[in-house]
Amino acid sequence: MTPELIGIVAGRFKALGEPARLEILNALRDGEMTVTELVDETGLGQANVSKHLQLLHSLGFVSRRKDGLFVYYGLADRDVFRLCDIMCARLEAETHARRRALAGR
Amino acid sequence: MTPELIGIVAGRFKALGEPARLEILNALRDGEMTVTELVDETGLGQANVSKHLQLLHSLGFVSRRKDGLFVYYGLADRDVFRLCDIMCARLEAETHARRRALAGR
DNA sequence: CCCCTATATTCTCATATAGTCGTACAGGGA
DNA sequence: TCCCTGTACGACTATATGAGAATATAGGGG
Repeated sequence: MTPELIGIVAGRFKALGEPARLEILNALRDGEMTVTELVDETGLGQANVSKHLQLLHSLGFVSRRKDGLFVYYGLADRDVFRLCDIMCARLEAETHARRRALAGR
Repeated sequence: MTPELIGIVAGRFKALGEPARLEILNALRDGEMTVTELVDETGLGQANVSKHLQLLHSLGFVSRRKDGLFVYYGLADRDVFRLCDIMCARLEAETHARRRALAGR
């Protein structure tokens, strides 16, 4: 892995390393939503949601479809969930290890 | 996904969203290394490397083994590379899509 | 055409943190 | 014992960026 590639990949991880953005991606799990819908769903501010969506879109995490006044954002693919699944599996493994440590105390 | 879980997962992604830390993890690909070796390998400052290692260790990304004066850090598992592989696959897909777009211009 | 709504952008502020320096602590060796 | 080396820690600075307010832009309806 060259330093340049590492930087690019780090940028992708950093994008996911923000609860607000994961929240948005999670809200999109069941299908496309408009910005306003995402604002209502997540409780974040409109400008804030819009900015996060720009970033997610520029990195290819979400799709963007404009229809009249509304812009519909959706998940570009299911990779995000594959990534989250790996993280969650790690969390489970940690939790089990900790439980075992406590049990053997 | 509860907001709490989202926060925890985001913390994991954020840890990987830093080139210096990915650099360290990449250096550990071939086996354990001491802090000083990692300093030489990555060109980062000693205190800096040490701090990054603390974080990576606290999140379970690296193992820690003390032997006399030296502390050997190693990859806790291969998950990091599975995660990076997914990101790299995305990059490739992006690149191909862009190439097609340019070709059809 | 004017107005209303949905989205994007700009600006500012506050906060988080990467990096560095100096130092403290631990573990060997003379 | 006293040094020397490897590692960790605390304080500080500079920078990046998330959040919100105000504003700009775009698109549709009267």
